[in-house]
Amino acid sequence: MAEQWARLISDDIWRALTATGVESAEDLAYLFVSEDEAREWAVLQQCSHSADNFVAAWSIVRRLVDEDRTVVDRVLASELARRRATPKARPVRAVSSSAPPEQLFKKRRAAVTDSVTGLEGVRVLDYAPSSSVGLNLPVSRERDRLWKLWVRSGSDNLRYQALLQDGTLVSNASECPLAWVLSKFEKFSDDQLKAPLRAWDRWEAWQAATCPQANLFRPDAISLFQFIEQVAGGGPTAARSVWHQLQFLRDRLGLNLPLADLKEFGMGKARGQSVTQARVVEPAFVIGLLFALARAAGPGRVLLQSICAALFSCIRWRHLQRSYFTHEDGTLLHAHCIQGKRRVQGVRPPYSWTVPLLTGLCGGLPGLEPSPDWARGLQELFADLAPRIPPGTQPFLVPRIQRADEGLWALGAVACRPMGFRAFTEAFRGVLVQFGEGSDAETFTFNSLRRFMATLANFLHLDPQQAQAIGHWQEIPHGAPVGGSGALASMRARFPMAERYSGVRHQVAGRVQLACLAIFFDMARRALPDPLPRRWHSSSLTWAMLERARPTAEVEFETMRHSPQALDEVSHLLIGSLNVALTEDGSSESPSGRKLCLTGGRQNSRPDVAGNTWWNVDVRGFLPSMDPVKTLPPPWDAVISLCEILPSVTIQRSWTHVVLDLPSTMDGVNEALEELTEGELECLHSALGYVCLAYEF
DNA sequence: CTAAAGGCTGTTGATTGGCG
DNA sequence: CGCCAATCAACAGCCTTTAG
Repeated sequence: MAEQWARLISDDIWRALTATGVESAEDLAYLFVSEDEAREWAVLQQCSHSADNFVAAWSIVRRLVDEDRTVVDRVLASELARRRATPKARPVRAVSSSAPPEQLFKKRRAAVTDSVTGLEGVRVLDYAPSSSVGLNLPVSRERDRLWKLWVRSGSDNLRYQALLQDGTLVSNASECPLAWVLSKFEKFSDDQLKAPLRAWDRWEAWQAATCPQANLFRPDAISLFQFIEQVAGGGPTAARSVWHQLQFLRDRLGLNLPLADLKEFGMGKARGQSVTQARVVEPAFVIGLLFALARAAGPGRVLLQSICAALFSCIRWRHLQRSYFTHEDGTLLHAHCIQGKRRVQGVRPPYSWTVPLLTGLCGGLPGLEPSPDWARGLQELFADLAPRIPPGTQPFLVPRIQRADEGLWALGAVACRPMGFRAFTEAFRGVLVQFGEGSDAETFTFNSLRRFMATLANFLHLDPQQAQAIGHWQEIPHGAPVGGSGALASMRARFPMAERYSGVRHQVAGRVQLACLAIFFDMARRALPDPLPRRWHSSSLTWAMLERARPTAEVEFETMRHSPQALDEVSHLLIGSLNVALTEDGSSESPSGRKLCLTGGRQNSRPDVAGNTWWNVDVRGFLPSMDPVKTLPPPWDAVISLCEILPSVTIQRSWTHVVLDLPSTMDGVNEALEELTEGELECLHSALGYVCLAYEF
């Protein structure tokens, strides 16, 4: 088979292939993406007479290579090596030789300064994977234990009993084929099998310690209930957890546990102590972080940048550590997580997410640039890291930052490996201590960072859809009950169809993030204590202090004196953008001549004016081309003025003081109505309807 | 009829303790 | 520190019910 395909290729094509630089089967396999492309190429090489044979040969090669996954990695590795060998040349800045030497020197200085990213001090160590990730082998310790459990359960086993009833000829459980017993566990990984085995261990240990008289493999309902009850003391969901693990063993392995009896108990509402969430970071921490970031360099900067990424992205730690940055668009840093948490038809689809870059959002905050570019230099860092990562390894966003011996919080080199959760949390607490947190730092954890954006969303009373966008639609994050009303009650992420099928979800999320942060920094600016405290601390700017600066629906955003950037973001968030070419005179005669007109409206009510159509979609979208009438001639103007004070009249119940100077006779009414145009009649109609509704109320 | 909400289940993620 | 195991928290999927 291996040689067959080679004979199909003519000499002419071999020569053409060699000229193209093909050196291996892999090269050939990935030269084209389809047979059509291969044929096209062969014809282009003027070998059309042997093109069909070549196409057949290529598809064989492709199939062979596809079967062997490692080949893909090899090609990747060679590609990486090639890229490393020829680094991208920096564009040489043209310097006019006529410039005086002083200026030249300044220019060079400027160039050097420009290149300073803060990451020059970062020493990156090579990647040395300490352990390889084991594949899901059919033979493993867990499967072995399951088999032993099967044998021990013997004739008490439900699956075995079913087998006997079928009439299968086995005299005892251990005679059953191992493969048949374990077939029900094939689709589970070893890690997944650990949990039920642990639950079993727990049951066995409890049985031996508490009621040795009960049968281990055929317990009575009361013993099992007592066990589950004991487990329930552990925490709100502990009983549920263990119940499911045992149910798993009953279903798949056939252990005879009377679990149905305990279903309500296990599935009931959470019992045990109440759930405590990680404490969310205060706004002061965010300001302090950006402040520190502006001055940090070296490994410390990498750590602060990682914290920033976690803070502004609302991403799980695990997801952060299996993501990679894709690109940046000036306001957002885009990243891609290779495996999300949500499941669709049994698979966990990857998702894209974004982190705001804060361009222009921090204006007016003392000590901070208007655009604190927290991600500056990350590109260089990852350009350095990427070639050292062996092909086929999971990507990561937080590199391991080793600790140095100098001090408790001193940081050493940056290693080319993913940082561990524990280490990151401790480093994060170290940062908190340096920010003046003291022993309080222990109360913070990674989720303190993760909860920041969610708290902000809740604080701003975002509607549930937008709040979901904050978390990249992975779930609705818990909001801190800071805001009181408007709390996000449901934890379950809902997917209205528009979002479910939208391909640009992460961009929507990015816009929401930007808008929230824009408002956040604006609030922070106005809520900053004056004068600034000498020592910065969490309590220097708390969520409670932001409360004063909270934007409310009653106040126009303009009058809140938002920064132009914030206004821009808010307008995107709340209104959406409509790119209309604002040519007032050319609106009726657009240059393109392509004009959308709907023929809506009643024929008899349409104003019969030439060129004045009912709709003008180009300019006004789906609003009618004429504004509705808002004012009425006397005596009806009294109704309009009543409408204006209607809310307060209704609330104060002061209807008795309202005097409407309207015609008192029917003839007078008809006479006054005669003078109104149709638009004015509509206006009067709706105004009266409004008044009546208010009166009823 | 569809979309969404809610109940039930099964799985993944976070956190901590302990060991070398 | 680095890693693993244990344990609990909390999610998402699937199905049924309900609103409109």
